Amino acid sequence: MGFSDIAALPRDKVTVVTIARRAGVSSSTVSRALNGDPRISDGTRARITALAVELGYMPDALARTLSGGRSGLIGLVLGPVENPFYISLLQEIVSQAALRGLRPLILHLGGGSVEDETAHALRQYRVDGCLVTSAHLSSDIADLCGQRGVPVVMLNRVTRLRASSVSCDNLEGAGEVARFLMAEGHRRFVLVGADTASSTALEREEGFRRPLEESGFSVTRISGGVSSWAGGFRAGEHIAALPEEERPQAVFAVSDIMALGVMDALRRRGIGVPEEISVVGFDDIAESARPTYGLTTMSQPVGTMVQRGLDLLLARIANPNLPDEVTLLRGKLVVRDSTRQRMV
Amino acid sequence: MGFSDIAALPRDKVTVVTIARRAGVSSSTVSRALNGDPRISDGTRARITALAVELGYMPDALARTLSGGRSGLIGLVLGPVENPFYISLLQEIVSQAALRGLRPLILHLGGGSVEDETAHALRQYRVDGCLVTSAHLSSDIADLCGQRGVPVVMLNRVTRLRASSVSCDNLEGAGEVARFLMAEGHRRFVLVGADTASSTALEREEGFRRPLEESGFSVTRISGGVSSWAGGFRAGEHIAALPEEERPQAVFAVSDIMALGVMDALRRRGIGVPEEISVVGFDDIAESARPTYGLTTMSQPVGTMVQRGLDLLLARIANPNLPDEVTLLRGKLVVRDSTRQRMV
DNA sequence: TTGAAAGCGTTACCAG
DNA sequence: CTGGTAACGCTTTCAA
Repeated sequence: MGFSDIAALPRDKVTVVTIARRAGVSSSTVSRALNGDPRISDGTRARITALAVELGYMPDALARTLSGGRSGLIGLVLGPVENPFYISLLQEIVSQAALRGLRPLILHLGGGSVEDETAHALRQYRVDGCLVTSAHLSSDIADLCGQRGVPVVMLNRVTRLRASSVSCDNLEGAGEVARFLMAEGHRRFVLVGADTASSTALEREEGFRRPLEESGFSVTRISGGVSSWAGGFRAGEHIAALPEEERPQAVFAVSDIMALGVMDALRRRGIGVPEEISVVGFDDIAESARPTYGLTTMSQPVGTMVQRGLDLLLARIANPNLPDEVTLLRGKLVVRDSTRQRMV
Repeated sequence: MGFSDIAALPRDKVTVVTIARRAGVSSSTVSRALNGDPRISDGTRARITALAVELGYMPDALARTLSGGRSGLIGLVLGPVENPFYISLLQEIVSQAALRGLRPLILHLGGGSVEDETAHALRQYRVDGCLVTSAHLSSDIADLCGQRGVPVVMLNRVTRLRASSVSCDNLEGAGEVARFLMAEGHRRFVLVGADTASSTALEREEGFRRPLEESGFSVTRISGGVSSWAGGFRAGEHIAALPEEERPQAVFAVSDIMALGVMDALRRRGIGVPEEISVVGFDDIAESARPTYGLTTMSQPVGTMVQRGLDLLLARIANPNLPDEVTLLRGKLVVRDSTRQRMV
């Protein structure tokens, strides 16, 4: 006994029975005491709690789940992570989920379509709920979850399917961008979109177009193909190749990552941003704030988005019968150096 | 019966007993049949399998774990995701893990230190093993896992602790960069590092320095503070501010993300890259390949890294007594446009 | 206020 | 080849 290295040895697993025996009570009592059941005497509870701490007891989440409880697991479906916006969403989700005692189980990540694997995991692990941040594969997942009675909340995506959602008010946000550009004296506009039509991108296009056309301006749409830096770059080259008289004074790209591509392409072709062309994005990813870009953009309230998303999810986990709810959050225009007032 | 929407209703959960009853056998038999136990007659197995498919049976991973099996969960500890390199690691991990039937449970993400939350999850969910891709918080995790007998594999990090690891041969890789630069005729070198000393960064510094000093060149070290674009940018501004005669011909940054910052800073100050100064990085993140950067860099074999990492992990999950193993992978020098041959 | 026992879904051991 | 039974660790009636 004098020389045993107790702490280092993997002692037998400490369970409710271990504690029960040492405390001279039943395992039910231990469970109740530890879970704050009000009908346990203060004395017993104190004794049990102390013992639990002393023995380093840690409840087994799996056993707990099996016996009818919640798993504490939330399934995560992440969109194309090449776009840093999804990474900031991920960061926020992970830290906020931890605060609420939830563990994110990655079900899917990236642009590809949802495979069987994902469906399996969803069922096998009894996730309490699902957070979906993808613009594309959301419908499949929603169906899957709907069938299993697993609540789903979409982030950065609205849907008509059985699911709640939290997203930025894309329509209004893009509209604000348009009005800002008009107010700054711009008269010729280009809208940079992508081919893969996500609801998010579509709304932003629509939101940007409307006020402009209502004011009698026409908007030229250019697609970069994919929604990425490369897509934006391609669109930018296209713009740079336009004859002088068709060249826009302002470009709005439906995502920051594309906007950065546009900026890079224009500057590479010797076109000054913002001197000759103003560029605006949407999202406010970290790169946009770099001094080399200084991109003017509609900033999404990522923190609040995730917070509201988890609120909705937890509420539906507690009560699966709550009706679906759609939350729209207002973005904030961040004016940096990629835009400039034009002489009228 | 004629009008019931069977598929949409959440039918009772299908378990082994459901199948057992319908097949007129015991649940043990069902379990064995479904798990490919060789002592089950072909007839029975066929019948059971068919039934399982028909009823849409899906084994419950939690129950399975509880009864002594593996959870199929691997804990994930991710480093500072602001660095895109960690994202590509994440992507690779998620897809390769899925292929092997493993689910990544996010334990921690980001630069911060490991909180209690992480430790809890580690124990509560019976993760089979842990993958750690962080340069900093690896020791804590390793300790934690060591105590619980959970195998750990470090990615992009070597360690003297109880854990196996897979990483790029940083020493050799950085050495190759140095030799390449000398061969291209560079004579004055700057090494850009960060204050937070990760083993990875340290090895790269050492690897870069050694061959240079052996050849009689001196290397000036500049720290950008943090290992990020901003850190690199600061270092770059520092370099740009150097008096003409002290200005280096080549700069090596210990990570691509820093190298990009350096490039941006230099160019912003009107210093041509590669015309006046060559810049080289390490990692080969996606951004480095953008035409606007074209960064010459030591490319890390991310795919192989993750593959070997999972190999090591699975082997140790199967047999916890295997000794720790350190795998070094050779990087590949990718020469792009940020470097140029100097006249001698 | 507490205890005994059943059950969650699976696998594993021991019989037959 | 197959069936019974115990066990995994916890929660939750039902009794006392």
